[in-house]
Amino acid sequence: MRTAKKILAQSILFAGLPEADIEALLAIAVEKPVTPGELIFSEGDPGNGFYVTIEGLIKIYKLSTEGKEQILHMFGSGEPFGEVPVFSGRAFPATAEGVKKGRVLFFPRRAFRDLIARNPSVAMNMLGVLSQRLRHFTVQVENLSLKEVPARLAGYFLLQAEEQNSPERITLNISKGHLASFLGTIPETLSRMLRKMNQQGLISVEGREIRMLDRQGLEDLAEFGKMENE
Amino acid sequence: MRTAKKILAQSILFAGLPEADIEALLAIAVEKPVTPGELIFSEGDPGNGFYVTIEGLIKIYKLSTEGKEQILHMFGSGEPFGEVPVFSGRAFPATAEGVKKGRVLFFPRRAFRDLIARNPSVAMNMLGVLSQRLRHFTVQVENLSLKEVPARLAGYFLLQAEEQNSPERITLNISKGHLASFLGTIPETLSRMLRKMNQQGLISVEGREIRMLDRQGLEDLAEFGKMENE
DNA sequence: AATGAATTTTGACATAAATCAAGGCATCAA
DNA sequence: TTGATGCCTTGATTTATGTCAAAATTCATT
Repeated sequence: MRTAKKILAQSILFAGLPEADIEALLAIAVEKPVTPGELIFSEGDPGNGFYVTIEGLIKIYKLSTEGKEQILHMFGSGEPFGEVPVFSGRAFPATAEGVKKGRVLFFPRRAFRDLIARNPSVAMNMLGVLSQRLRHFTVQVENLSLKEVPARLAGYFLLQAEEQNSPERITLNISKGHLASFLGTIPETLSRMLRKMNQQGLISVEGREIRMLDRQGLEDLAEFGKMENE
Repeated sequence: MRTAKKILAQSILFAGLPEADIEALLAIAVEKPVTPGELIFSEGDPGNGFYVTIEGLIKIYKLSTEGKEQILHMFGSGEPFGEVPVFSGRAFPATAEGVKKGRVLFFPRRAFRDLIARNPSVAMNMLGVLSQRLRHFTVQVENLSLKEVPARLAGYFLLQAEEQNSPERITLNISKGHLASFLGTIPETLSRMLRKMNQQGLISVEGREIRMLDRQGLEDLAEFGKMENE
């Protein structure tokens, strides 16, 4: 079943809630289709509610004044986003935009805060979600500040391999341009690094298919960040 | 009054709690002195509780394999830290170390989760704290990825000016080395940038005293990140 | 005041990655 | 088949910032 109800019931945020509560949630939520390139909210918007992705893919990002994009998160089915203003009382700190066609549920701030006040387990789940997100950011800051692009890329591949449960072959679920933006670099640099890792026998690349030829080498690269020359 | 009780009662996390609850909190908390350079916890430690700074200054940081340090936060009086493992169920994602002599309160995980389950307003406060922290990280990622060192530095000065409520003169409350680490750079680079901003009449520097001579120039620098040459 | 340790500054140099500019290669509609 | 559009790659060059080494300054302690 691909219904919103089923997805909510299995989401990190609402897992374990009695069905009646899920129904109540659905009653206060508004479903909204999302198309690629469509803005869901923009940095600085007031933010009177948050979202849960039902299907499709959403990117959360920041733009520099010169137009460079840094992706903070990519969210797929079942994942909540845009919760920060609900609890901080301040505007959205980043922008959300559709990447793959799908739909999202919008939960108005007020109704959701009421639910939390009544339902400690939802509060606890939300604390878990935010904590998880803080962990993600510590890694992202570490990557940007302490690692070079090849190390970040190797780390990304290893993480994907785990998530996709496939130790020697992964499929990128985003474009290389988006991957560059997520890793804090630009497509040109990413392209060069892929070629270099290819030449050194660490990976082979065919479109979005990445074959991981030397796991140990990738792990070393992810940790120490140094590649052989040429 | 500089007591732990007074500080807790005014902290973001426990503000508004009835005195009885504060007493209960103090009953489950353990006070611990902290000296400069002392490790409070290390990345990877299990984390069976979190802390609130009573006095002194704590840095939260990551180290690269080559030994470069990236500071994620600096926490002073009344600020909680190390909460992530309490809610994510995973280890500390970073390391905490004393910077200035002081003391902290340790709250065991279990007791605190019980408190939250019974006390929705504490849960809400904690959600606010974590959201605030997520906002901080979005800025840090933006800085590291989309801005250059001079822009980050100018932004830091402007922020400090606001926090210190002093539009044209600020006092650094951390060493320049720590400031470099917080901004994601190294002391040498920071020193050069300070000199450059000095030469251009944006600021004047005397030890830890920074005089802000050209606010508009600093704001432009923080936003666009370009300095005149020489 | 004097010694030693830590912090900060300076200079010369190396380098990762961005920028600029162009070209290749798909995919899709007409 | 043709053109158009978006995405990716490649090459030449620039640039911001890191590295290494040393000097200068500040700070703490005897």
